[in-house]
Amino acid sequence: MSTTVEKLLDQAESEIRERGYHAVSFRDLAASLGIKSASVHYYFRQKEDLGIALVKRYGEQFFNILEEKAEELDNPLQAVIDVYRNALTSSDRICLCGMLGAEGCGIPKTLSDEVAAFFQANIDWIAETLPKTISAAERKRQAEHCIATLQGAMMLATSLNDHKVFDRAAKSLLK
Amino acid sequence: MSTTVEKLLDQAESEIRERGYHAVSFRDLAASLGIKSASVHYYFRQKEDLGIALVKRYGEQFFNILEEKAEELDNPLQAVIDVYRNALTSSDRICLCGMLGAEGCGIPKTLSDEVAAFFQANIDWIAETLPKTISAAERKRQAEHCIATLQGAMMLATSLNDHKVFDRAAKSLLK
DNA sequence: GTCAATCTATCTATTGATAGGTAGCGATAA
DNA sequence: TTATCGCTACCTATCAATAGATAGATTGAC
Repeated sequence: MSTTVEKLLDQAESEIRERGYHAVSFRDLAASLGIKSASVHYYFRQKEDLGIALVKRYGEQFFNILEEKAEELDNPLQAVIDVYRNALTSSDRICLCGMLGAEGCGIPKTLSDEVAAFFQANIDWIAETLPKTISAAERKRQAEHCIATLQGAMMLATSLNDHKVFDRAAKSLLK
Repeated sequence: MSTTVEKLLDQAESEIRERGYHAVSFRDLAASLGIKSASVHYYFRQKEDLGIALVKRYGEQFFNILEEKAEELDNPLQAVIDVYRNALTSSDRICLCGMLGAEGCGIPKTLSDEVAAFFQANIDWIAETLPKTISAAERKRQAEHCIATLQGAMMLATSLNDHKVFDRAAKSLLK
């Protein structure tokens, strides 16, 4: 049985990934758990605090799963694609950071900084796994291309309501 | 001198591309033009109507500029990249449809349908310009990859606050 | 008795939306 | 010529709903 905080984070992540930061309210979240909005404020003083906790947890889970997958597959790039693909298909939602990244300066600065850190870590992780025969600048470029494509593909696939769009767009990355 | 409706559309596009649909209010827009929110409702009965007018205008302008650029450059793919690049760098904002596409089912259905139509037209345009020696399915796939990458690259570049991220990510598309 | 976890109740601000009024202009009929 | 009609482009005033947030009471386990 998960705790109230965990349920709160799960629900918030789900709703924000579905509709965006501003379309989700403490009352929504509370109602989904059968509690009152004041109780949400007990765990997260401000909405901003909830957002930051959310992105931090998301990043940790993401990299844990990624490391696991990379070891299992022995193909880092395929691992990244698989993790993104699973994030999309298991929930029919885009990446939490993809949503918050799009909302840009519509969300608190501390939150968008956290989102940017996620992307940077993601890029660095990929760049690090590419063959060292490639220059550092080129590895960085390829990593940026990879993340851009995967994030864009999630958005495109949900907008067009077809997961196959993601699969097809991601396929190019393996060439 | 532009009319009030045009100023309204310009302001709304700018603000929505910056912060998202839900973070923009009729009062914001009205205040920016020095009028009252009731006057915005005079031109657009509901917020949804404004959104739809916005996406339609955006799409028309986008394809007009794209056709022009394609003729000028004689390289359709480069033209697409240039138009996206200009959309990003001239305003430091992501694509209107990129933002609304991310917000997914947080926006009215009629609006997200319009956004999806923009993406589909975009994909079809690119697929049409690729060499006919490539199969239709493969052309479609490459077109989807292209849009996904460009949309993702805009988001990534604004999140990381560095336009060069867009340029580097987009560079792979020309190979 | 203490403390975590919840509640009730309430505040202020903002939202999308509506009803109804008004100023100014061009067309038109007396 | 002038009165007035109708229209556009705004306005004031207001609504109900919802937002984030806070103060302070209650409950129950240890």
